Amino acid sequence: MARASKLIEPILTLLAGSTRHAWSLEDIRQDLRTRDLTPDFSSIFRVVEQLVAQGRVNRIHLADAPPRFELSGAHHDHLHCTLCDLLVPVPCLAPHNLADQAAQAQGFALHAHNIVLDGVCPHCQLQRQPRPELPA
Amino acid sequence: MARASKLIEPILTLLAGSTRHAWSLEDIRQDLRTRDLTPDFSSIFRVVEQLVAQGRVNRIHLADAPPRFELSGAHHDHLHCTLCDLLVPVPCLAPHNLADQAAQAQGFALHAHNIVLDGVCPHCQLQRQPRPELPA
DNA sequence: CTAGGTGCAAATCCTTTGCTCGAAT
DNA sequence: ATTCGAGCAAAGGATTTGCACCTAG
Repeated sequence: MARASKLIEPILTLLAGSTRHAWSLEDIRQDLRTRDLTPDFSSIFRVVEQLVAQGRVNRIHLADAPPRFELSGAHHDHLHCTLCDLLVPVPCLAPHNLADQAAQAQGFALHAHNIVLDGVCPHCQLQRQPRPELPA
Repeated sequence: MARASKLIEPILTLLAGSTRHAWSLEDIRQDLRTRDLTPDFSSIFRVVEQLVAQGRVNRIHLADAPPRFELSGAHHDHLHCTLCDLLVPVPCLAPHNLADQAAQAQGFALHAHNIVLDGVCPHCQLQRQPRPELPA
């Protein structure tokens, strides 16, 4: 049995935490630091890639921001604040019948969809400035 | 009156053409070449940025591929083939009531949404290999 | 004459990879 | 001894910016 990366468990724990909904690689790196883990960025990169490949973690693509990662689980979509990059999970937005119908009409085989709607979060609307960094 | 870029008209004409549904900057550059226009990449970049800022052109963010650009117009969503990067317009997938409801619940002010569903196009399903480049 | 469009080149950002060393089996 | 994981460093790719020039108004 091959050794597993020491980073797997801390990263999964991190993603399971509730402070942030989804984490960029940089977010992960900074949080691990608070636990005296200072792995190289490439190590985090490789571990997360592996988790994504195993389907244990989802990659969320954002407009104009590095991708975020979340634990795989019940499907949901996201709202993304384009000012502060806050990401909020919301119930599925595209009814499967609509999506399936569109895909079928074009002959597409769909992957799991992952919809991100861009907008401005309440905080940024009020402050006219980005929400301060969330504490890790 | 300031001079307008000479590239605006050819680019808009290009985007209005039907060969491709949406174009990357590189696609645009290559097509312009066939008309003996060899502008610098940065010039195309700046003109397209400008058109996007003016709302005349939409930027479509894709997973793992450079953004595509299309003329602004009637709203629609997209299917994206992750093998050959084909992009197909389909009718709106997220009913406004669902999206608005989710946004409202979170206090988000939504931009125009732009949903991309990733999948595999019919051609790539059959061939098990990416569709050859479309002619410009 | 002046504003601003253009090209060239370089900086930047983020992602990804090669390679070596060290630790666990 | 062998097999990876980890760290370091550097490549790569795409995007973005600074700057000087040139041309249309």
